[in-house]
Amino acid sequence: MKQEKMDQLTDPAYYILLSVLEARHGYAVMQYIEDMTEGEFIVGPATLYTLVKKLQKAGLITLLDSPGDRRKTYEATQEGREMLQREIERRRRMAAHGAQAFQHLQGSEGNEK
Amino acid sequence: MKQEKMDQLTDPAYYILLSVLEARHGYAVMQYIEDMTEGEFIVGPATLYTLVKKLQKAGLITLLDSPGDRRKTYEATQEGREMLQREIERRRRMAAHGAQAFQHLQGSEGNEK
DNA sequence: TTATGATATATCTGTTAATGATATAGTATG
DNA sequence: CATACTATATCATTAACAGATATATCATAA
Repeated sequence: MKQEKMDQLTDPAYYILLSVLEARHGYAVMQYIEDMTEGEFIVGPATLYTLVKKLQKAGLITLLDSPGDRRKTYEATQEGREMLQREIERRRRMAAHGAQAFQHLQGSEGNEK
Repeated sequence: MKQEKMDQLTDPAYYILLSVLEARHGYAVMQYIEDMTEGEFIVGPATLYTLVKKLQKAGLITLLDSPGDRRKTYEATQEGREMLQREIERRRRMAAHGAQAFQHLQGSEGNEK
């Protein structure tokens, strides 16, 4: 029944998990992402609550108990933080692959003869 | 009828477009991606030929004519190269957002009082 | 010469992922 | 007491991905 294990993070999942490195509730996560990305990346409620549930099932975030508060506050687990470190590196590698391909291009263009 | 305009690139599309900065045919693209990413990222034929068609419709790649060759060779257009530059930057920003969030964490942990 | 494996392109289809729209209710303030 | 914002949640549609399969060519070694 449990849909355990996310082996890597999609962009929305990445930003949500990043947001709860410090404890935050769902609505605040949406605002935080919009702020941190200067409006470039927006996560709406459908995406947010769907993914929060999934991240929780995967053990990457945990629900903190906050009695007498209708808000649900989440925080990244140790496993979540490790996943994030890997995902940051993966995105760096992707960017590096791109830069590399362009470099290789400049190092060989118009070099006939 | 035309499904014009890709405003940003998914990871498979990004790697395919990168691969045809220098003219390459489809099968070679698959190999190139596996090589460049040291096996981390693999694009199979279903994904490849689907996306090649889409990238072409979006004007990001163009089919070169190579008479008497069953292979179809593609190359990124100017528009494609510009898209790639933006996509490299976007991935850098995503990685930077991640690093930033971790930094902010270290700059405030255990600082009650 | 033919069988084997690699090259090369292509589509069909099931599954997963993302998201707009909508719903509901609590809270603050003028 | 109405308006706007806060807050959580699901439904339903669309888009993306990718395994499986199909077909044909080419190189080469037995």
